[in-house]
Amino acid sequence: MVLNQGVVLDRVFRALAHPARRAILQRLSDSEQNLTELAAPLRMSFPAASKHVRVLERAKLVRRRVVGRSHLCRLDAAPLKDAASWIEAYRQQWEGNFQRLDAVLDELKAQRRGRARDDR
Amino acid sequence: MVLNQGVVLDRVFRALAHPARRAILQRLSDSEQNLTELAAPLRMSFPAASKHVRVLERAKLVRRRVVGRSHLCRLDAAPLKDAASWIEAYRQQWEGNFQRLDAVLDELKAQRRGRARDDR
DNA sequence: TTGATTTAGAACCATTTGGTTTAGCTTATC
DNA sequence: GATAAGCTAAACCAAATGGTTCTAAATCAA
Repeated sequence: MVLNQGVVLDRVFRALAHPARRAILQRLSDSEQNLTELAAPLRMSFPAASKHVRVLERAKLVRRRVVGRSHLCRLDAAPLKDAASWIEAYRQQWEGNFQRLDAVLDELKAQRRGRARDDR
Repeated sequence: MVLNQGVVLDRVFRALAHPARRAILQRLSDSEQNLTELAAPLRMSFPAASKHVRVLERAKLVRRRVVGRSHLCRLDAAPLKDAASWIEAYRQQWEGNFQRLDAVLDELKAQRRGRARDDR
């Protein structure tokens, strides 16, 4: 059982709530990169970028392996699964499937009316 | 094209990053409720709960309609679609489809080697 | 009209966030 | 050994978050 599932979701959603961190994740989906490479395009100081990576690490979205003086980061997308399933519960609502379901039910009712008429 | 798409994602992910706000969304997926009803189970003061609803409104996840002294809130799941599609880009990675793809490619290579041997 | 209900808003507070600069520690290179 | 590269840590700051309490306004009900 997952008692602190909520905390995980807190961390993941929080991590995703900053454009710099989403950018980092996107770049890591291509390849492993070290901090300098990650920080380079981020219009902020190196320590600031380093902190963002740390936030992603705490959310378990990034793993780090130290090779010499280089800290290589790689994506771990697993926690995104939890976030996705949470959101997924609302898919029907934004896709308007309820209306579509209504249409299907109307169709079924129409068919039953048709059969009833034929059976007469 | 959506220039401030990022800001929308910021707001949505930020809104989802607090358990109280996720709880509010879940309760609203059942039925429209006013602030008192929403605040009741939230182990915090009414103003605090009210602020959380306001955050959800700014993220366009909740709409409010005032009826007398009652502020009725209803879910608008549409912005969740953007969040879901952003996350969706990583589904392959957490589902390990790359490994599976690797296996498929290995299989193909093996077949080609087989054919090359037969052609000899 | 009086009084209770529902909500907003302001003031306040502690903590977190997101950024900076500076300093220092390893590790590689010359 | 000197110097550069890659990174952490600390100190600092402004602004945002998440909570509180108190006050006040609007609406409903007796």
